[in-house]
Amino acid sequence: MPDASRRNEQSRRAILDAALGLLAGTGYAKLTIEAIAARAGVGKQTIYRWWPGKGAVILDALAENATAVTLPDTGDIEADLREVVRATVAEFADPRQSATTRALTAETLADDALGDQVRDRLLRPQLVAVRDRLDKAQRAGQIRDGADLDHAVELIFGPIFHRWLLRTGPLTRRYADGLVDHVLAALR
Amino acid sequence: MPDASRRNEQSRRAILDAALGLLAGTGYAKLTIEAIAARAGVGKQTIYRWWPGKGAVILDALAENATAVTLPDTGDIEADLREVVRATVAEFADPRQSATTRALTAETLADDALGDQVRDRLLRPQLVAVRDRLDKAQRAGQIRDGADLDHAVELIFGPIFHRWLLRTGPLTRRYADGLVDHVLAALR
Amino acid sequence: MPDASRRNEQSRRAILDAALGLLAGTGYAKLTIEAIAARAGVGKQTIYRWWPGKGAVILDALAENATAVTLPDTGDIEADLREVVRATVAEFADPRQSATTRALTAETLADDALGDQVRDRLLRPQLVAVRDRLDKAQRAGQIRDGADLDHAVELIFGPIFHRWLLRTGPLTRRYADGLVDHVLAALR
Amino acid sequence: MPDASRRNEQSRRAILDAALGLLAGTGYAKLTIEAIAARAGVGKQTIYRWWPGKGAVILDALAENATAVTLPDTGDIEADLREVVRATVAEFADPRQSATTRALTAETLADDALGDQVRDRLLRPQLVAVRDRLDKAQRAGQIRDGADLDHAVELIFGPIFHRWLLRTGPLTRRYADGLVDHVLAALR
DNA sequence: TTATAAGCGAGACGGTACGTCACGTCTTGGA
DNA sequence: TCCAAGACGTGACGTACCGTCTCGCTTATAA
Repeated sequence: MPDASRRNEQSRRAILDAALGLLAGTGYAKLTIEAIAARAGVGKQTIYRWWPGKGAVILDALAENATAVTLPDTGDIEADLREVVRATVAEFADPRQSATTRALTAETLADDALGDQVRDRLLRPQLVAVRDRLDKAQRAGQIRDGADLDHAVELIFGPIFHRWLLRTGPLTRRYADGLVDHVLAALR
Repeated sequence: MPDASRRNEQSRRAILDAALGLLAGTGYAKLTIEAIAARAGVGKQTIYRWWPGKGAVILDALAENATAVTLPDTGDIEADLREVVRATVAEFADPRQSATTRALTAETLADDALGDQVRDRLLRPQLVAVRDRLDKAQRAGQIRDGADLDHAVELIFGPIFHRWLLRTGPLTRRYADGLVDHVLAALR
Repeated sequence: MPDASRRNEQSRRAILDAALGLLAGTGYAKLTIEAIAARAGVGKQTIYRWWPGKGAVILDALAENATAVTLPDTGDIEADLREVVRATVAEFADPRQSATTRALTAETLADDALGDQVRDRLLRPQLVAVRDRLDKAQRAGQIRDGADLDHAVELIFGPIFHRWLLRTGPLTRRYADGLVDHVLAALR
Repeated sequence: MPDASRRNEQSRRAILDAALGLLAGTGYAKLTIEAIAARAGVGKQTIYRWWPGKGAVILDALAENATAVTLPDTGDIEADLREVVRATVAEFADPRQSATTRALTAETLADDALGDQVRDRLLRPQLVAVRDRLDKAQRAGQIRDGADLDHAVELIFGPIFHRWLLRTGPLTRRYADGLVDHVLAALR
């Protein structure tokens, strides 16, 4: 309904920055629409005009700052995979980053539309990048022909996600390496 | 502080039932302490006296109804695993059950103590049961000696959890079977 | 500040009509500047450019439609007074007209400038007309010389206004006649 | 709906005091429910629980402090009437008191239930007191038998109210005396 | 066998945030 | 330059729940 062409870019940035600031600073608990509006020096209505809720604001804030995904490609799928899995595990292990991601994940569980957005805008690009790398490896004969690569990607990230979200075990480099071993055992 | 021996069992049941009823009926949105108290015909204080928050109430309600875990054991690890994975996938695919579990999972993301409880009381028994079955298979030589069985369990449930929670794909019997194939490829 | 010579007459009419329409239709509650602008198909600024507030708009709208005051003059002050008092009482008794007048009166209580306008443009002409008729009667010897005619006019309209605004009693023809009797008793 | 027996008297007083304080201090403009709640150190809901709106709060605050009405009774109706009319006119002429009364009156114009309350609890006692005094005078032969005393009371207060509310003239002692003269001329 | 203390239902309380409404100002693009 | 359209900062609205509290009323030990 609102006319996006007349949108105030300054306010948009201020809101996104305020959201990130509160997220990093005082944590997810302080993340109310009112607090964002106050910190951004903006009317609440200006937030409600453009976003359906706080989850959507955070998503936009994170998506705005999300860097393009680049995967290593040395030709050696094991080495490349090991690097990306180690990095992913380290990222989830970082308390700062983890807190934000947990909060956003919680939000997606209560709001399907938001969940779709998070999946498609934040998550999917990562998964696709890995899938493409695996595809190349498969064509190079490093992965057996029968392997379903979509399953393979989930075989990698699923356990990490599971362990991180449910805290069933430590997220260490050793864990990352063990995971890679199992996954490659399944794919070769 | 409160004297558990004088606790009113009728109220306890009414609260748990009300929580389950609201969860199933009107959904997680209606799940406020006030709503539970009203539906149970109970004072709010009676809830706060015995539980720290609504997450704990739901947990108790679910734990009360949780059935003991029993795994098939035909001696054929592939067949047994296929059955348990199929059942798990089907359970997550069921919208009714899924909604409740999603809501509870969301709650655990905001409350670490609750998360620990959920993991230890609801989740761990399931994982341990599978781990024990895998252990037996390993001792029977159906699984290679080097395989880390804790990793193996996560290799099974991680992808399902990932796909279910992030809705990255359908939860079908075909998916379950493909997953088992990959996992067994990693373990044999 | 604005250049009145370039004013759009169509918009002016549309605004005034919209104000009257909303007043009559959905009542005073719906009488916001935004609603008037929307109904008139006019930008809010066009209203703020030419009027200081909604009270002024209503005033203009009513003043536009106000009919010239004409008093009967049969030579018999009692008969003439009875007619005008009956008419006034009937007017105040009419729910439709009453609602609008009440709303406008409420507005004047919060805005002195508007109150002055209402008094001078809507009310005064009526009072002066009666005063003039009384003056003629006084010169004709139908009213005693000592009587202060300004007081006399208020002696007539004050009680009606009081009864109407505070709803202390019914506004009937019988009441009108009783009032005339008392007033004439004071003036003869 | 709320159970009045459990009402917190301290909060009730604090709210009423806050309302009066804001009314006297910063004026009617600052008289929002939020401001009252803040000044009283009370939750907004506690106001909404017991009053339908700010008009009702003010009414209660004023009614609480309203002193019992006592009229002079020297036996001389003219002297007594002159005193009460002078006092009434002086009261209306006082800017402080006038502002509050105007604001409350405005409120009653938009809320019939409130209007009824104001009339019955604040206004009526005053009018009845005067009416009773007139009644005594009528029985003493100081007022003619035919005079309708309800009309007579309105004949006194109507013009004052009219002049005060519409600001058609000054509210002076001279005006009060002139009014008394006219009214007595009508009643004798 | 009573008193006395706990749990209990009910719900008032001080708060916080919600999402909405209208205010009056400001900006944009078309006539 | 005026206009329609409507985004903006502001601030109050009335509502929903939070978690704490106080009130009488059972109900079940313990003097």
